[in-house]
Amino acid sequence: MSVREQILQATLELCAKRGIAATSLQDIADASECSKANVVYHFAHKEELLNEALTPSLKATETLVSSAEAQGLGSAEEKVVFARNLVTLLVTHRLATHIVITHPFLVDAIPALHKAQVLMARLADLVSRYSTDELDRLRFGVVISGVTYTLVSATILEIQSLPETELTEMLTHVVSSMVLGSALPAEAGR
Amino acid sequence: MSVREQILQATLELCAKRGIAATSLQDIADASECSKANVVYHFAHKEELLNEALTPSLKATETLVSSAEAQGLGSAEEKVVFARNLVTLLVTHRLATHIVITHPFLVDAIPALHKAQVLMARLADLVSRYSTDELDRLRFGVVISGVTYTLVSATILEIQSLPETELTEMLTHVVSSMVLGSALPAEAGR
DNA sequence: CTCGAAACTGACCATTTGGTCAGTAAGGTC
DNA sequence: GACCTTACTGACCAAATGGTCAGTTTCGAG
Repeated sequence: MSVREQILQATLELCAKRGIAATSLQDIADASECSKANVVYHFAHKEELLNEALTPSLKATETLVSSAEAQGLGSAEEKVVFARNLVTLLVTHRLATHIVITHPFLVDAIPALHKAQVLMARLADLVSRYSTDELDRLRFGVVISGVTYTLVSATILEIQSLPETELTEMLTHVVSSMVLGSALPAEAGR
Repeated sequence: MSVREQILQATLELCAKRGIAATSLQDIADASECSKANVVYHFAHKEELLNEALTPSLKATETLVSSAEAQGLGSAEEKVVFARNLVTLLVTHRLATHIVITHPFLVDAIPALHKAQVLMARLADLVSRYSTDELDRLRFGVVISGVTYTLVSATILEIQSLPETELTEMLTHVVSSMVLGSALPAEAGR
């Protein structure tokens, strides 16, 4: 892993664990086994560092949302596939997810966080398009943020007792049954 | 309102809006229209200030959880009442709630945040007691954190288009139907 | 080997911030 | 009026932090 990649990885890990404000460039430098000046050499500003670190996750999310917007969530099949993809995305990019949901107040300072917020809005819009019921939309918001938060708390705070694949499977089931109105076969949630 | 109370209120508002780390004692002093030294006079440390500011919300939560633990959630009636009380609590103390859920990394530094985390665990334990199904427990975690997050985002980010009482009513309905397995009468969600 | 660009570093700096301190204003009691 | 406690303030300080800079090392191309 290049130094650059080490810095980005350390940024994700440290900021997820301690919060952005509490993570200094020196901390990141130590974790990356290089000098603080070198961190600044690769990423001129802390804000830029955060942007770069979050970009891969944002791109992946953008892809998922765009694809779902284009294809639609008409059939039960599509809904289930979407739910699984979404949960898988959140699991895969849990560090970035954690950073995003715990830093709503930095959206103005860090463009990547603003982008993430816009993506969430598009996601909400997408799913709520399939229901005119205000209550359904609210339900969507609750479940998506809930899954995100649960997942992130479980993995970061290491409360998790389940293997990752199983957690993904169960959360997929929860999303499917609660939001999209189409339950998976029973054994899929086990 | 006494200066002391003004300081506590300003602390809640500013820390919810900008985050704890980004809220300086000077900011709080300005909002309270007194000197920074006076803030420190009333609350020796920033940590202590936050503890005091969060205490009322924690006490209210403690009361709700204890009472539910003692009384149980056996009947459908009890479940619905509990759901409504919980949502009302979150709405009433939304500033404190927002601070708590956006600062998981400060649990070690600020005792009040640690207490809040313990209370959440008791809450999860309480509800999951009424189900042996792992999926149900997960569902609870998702819905509670989801309601909390949704509520907080809506009020803080001012996305809310609904009056507060209506939002409370709808969220109560969501919690009841999703977690506790007992839906309210249909018109209660309107 | 030479040279130039990129990677990297230690020393340094300006700013911010939590917190201290010595002293002042206000009000209640004797 | 003398005295004490509580509320309050401006000036000050040490530590931490983001970022600059001048200079050194590394290394591949010619």
